[in-house]
Amino acid sequence: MTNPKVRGAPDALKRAVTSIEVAARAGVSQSAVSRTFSVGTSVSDETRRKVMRAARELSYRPNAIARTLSTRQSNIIGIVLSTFENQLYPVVVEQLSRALQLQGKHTMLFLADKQDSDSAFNEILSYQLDGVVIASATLASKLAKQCADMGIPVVMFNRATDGTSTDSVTSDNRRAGQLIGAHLIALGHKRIAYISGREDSSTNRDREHGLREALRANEMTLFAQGNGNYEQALASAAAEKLMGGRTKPDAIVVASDHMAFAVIDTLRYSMNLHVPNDVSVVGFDDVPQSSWLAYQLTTVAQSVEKMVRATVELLMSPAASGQGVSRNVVVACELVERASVTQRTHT
Amino acid sequence: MTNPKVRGAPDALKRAVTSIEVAARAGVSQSAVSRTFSVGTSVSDETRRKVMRAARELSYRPNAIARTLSTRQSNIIGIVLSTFENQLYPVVVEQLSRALQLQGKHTMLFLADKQDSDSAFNEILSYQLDGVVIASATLASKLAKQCADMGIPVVMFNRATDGTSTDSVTSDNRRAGQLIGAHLIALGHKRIAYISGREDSSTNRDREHGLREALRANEMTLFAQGNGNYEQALASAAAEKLMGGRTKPDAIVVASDHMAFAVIDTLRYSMNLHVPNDVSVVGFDDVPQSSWLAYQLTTVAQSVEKMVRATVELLMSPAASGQGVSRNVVVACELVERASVTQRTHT
DNA sequence: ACTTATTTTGCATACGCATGCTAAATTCCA
DNA sequence: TGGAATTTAGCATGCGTATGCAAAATAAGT
Repeated sequence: MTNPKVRGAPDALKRAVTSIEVAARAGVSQSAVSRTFSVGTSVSDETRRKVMRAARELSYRPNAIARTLSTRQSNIIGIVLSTFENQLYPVVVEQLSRALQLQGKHTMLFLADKQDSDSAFNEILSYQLDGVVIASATLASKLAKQCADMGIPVVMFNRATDGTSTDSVTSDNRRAGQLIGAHLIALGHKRIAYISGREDSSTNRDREHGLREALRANEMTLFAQGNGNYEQALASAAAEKLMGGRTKPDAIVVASDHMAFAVIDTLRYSMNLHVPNDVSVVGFDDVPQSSWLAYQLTTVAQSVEKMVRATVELLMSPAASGQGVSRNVVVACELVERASVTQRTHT
Repeated sequence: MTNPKVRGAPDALKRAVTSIEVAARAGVSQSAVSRTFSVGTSVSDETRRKVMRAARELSYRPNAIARTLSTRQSNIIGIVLSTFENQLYPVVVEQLSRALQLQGKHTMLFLADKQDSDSAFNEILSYQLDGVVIASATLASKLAKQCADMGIPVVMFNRATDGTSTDSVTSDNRRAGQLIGAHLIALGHKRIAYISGREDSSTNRDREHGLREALRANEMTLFAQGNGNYEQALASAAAEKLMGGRTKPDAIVVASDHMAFAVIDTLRYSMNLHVPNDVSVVGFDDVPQSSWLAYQLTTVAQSVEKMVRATVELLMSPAASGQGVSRNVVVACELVERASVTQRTHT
């Protein structure tokens, strides 16, 4: 009933040219063709020439699927994430895909669904992925384990491995928190508040930890705290609450730029406050929008470039997913000073 | 030299369970296993039960690669795009991936490179993609043709097919331009300027066309024009130029929200102008940021949801990539009024 | 109960490429 | 120039699943 193929009619899916046809035309064996298109194999110059010629004439293209079946190497890397909402992720995926393409790898995208978790997993494992990058908070560890069991290299991107022995790439988030704390203090801030991300996220924990350390080193403590859960609406609400009390913070540290934008907007347009004159705001990540004139957000830059490079290296190196020892790359951060923070005169 | 496999040592890549092993355990033939895991095949209840049991015990999972080789159906859809810069594309890719996942399809991402064009193409065609969505301006028609030659369904997303007979999904951009023109005129704008996107883009052409039609219908013409080429820097420069002359526009229509943000920022923070009091600004697309308080951008919403649905339908329907006739779905747009436009008192 | 129609099962093979092994061709060395 | 060392070509088989065909088993019909 569905898709009735008319016998004899020109079929939509043209049968692709195979190595056998090329071999016939070139007057060599199929193996010769295969070897011509594989790296690190020995073929005489003449044979190669003949094969290439025939291949060109027939516009032959090796079938990656068949090759995968034979070599157990798909050249496909899976990227798992939950949403592109935070602008960091489009950047990451773009750069990661580009880097992988340069290595002859391809990118398969999995949008993790909150509910329907397993279905995607099954699919992932059905394709002989060469590796998986997990940039999704949800269900990360479960998926990581499954992949590890199958012997598929896994890299946790931007999230530390909690207990499980999985390779990971993160920024030096604790240092990032310290940098921000020290910076705000140096500029004379006395009442520093923090709006957190998901409380179960290692990234958020480390950032907060670093911030607190910097405060403690100056005999200060966090003035106030709210939870944004990495969601803009919650961050806005938290900001309103923080600025709604009697004594207000003079600086708000937000666990991600993405939330920081919402915070700034709320301060400016809902509460009629001036950033940074009434309150300084800083974020984490340095996504593209942070440098937009509307925000000019002081933040700590994650070097996506370095993180991507490290990720690719982990994926490609044979030691990936050995037993027990996991490699955890921590990439340096850098404070980016912009106009959302200002000097406070001591009062 | 590279990756020397120690014979007998526990190998990293665990050999996956095959249908043959399941068959053995279940006491049936391999075909029975295969049929159990294929839809629309006849297996007795008892056999199915036995197979499922054995499969569960061995945690068997059909090998998608082998299945692809056999059926010539990979269940993989390629998405080609040039960059995630414009926030519309993260949204599109996320929704498209989700929609495809619901259909049991998977998403392979190709970041089109300006220079190195062909390499990606070859790769695309090597995997037996079930379909390709092209959301990249560059080289679109060339790639579309290659895919069509191979009998791979192609859908051009958000760009009309120029001459080539390829299926496409676009918004009703001309109508969008009309809507904006009429809206601005109704609010009393007299000097309407346009900052264009890439001049070779059908989307840009249609939007401009619609805008001009609305003006003409009111016996007006475009007051001024600049070219933004879909790049923020150029859009900013164009805005500065437009507002730098003696007589200034009272409204600027920008060919994409993404550029409109840069325009607004430049007006506000470089030129000290007020939006919308000094000049109204409108965009196209309605990306997430457009509703942020900082911008409150009046724009025409592309219904990504509808476009995605149409795209999936085109991809899945057998008629895709027939000969000659191409299907061009045009999705309705909707004006979204926000605060970047204001009533003009007639002067 | 016996034939006929229908469903279920297994066998065998194809999908397109990679690769171990052996035979053939070439190069090297004396 | 003859034989050993080395390179290259081809043969045959495997990768894991799907499926046409025919045999076997079951259901239906009279």
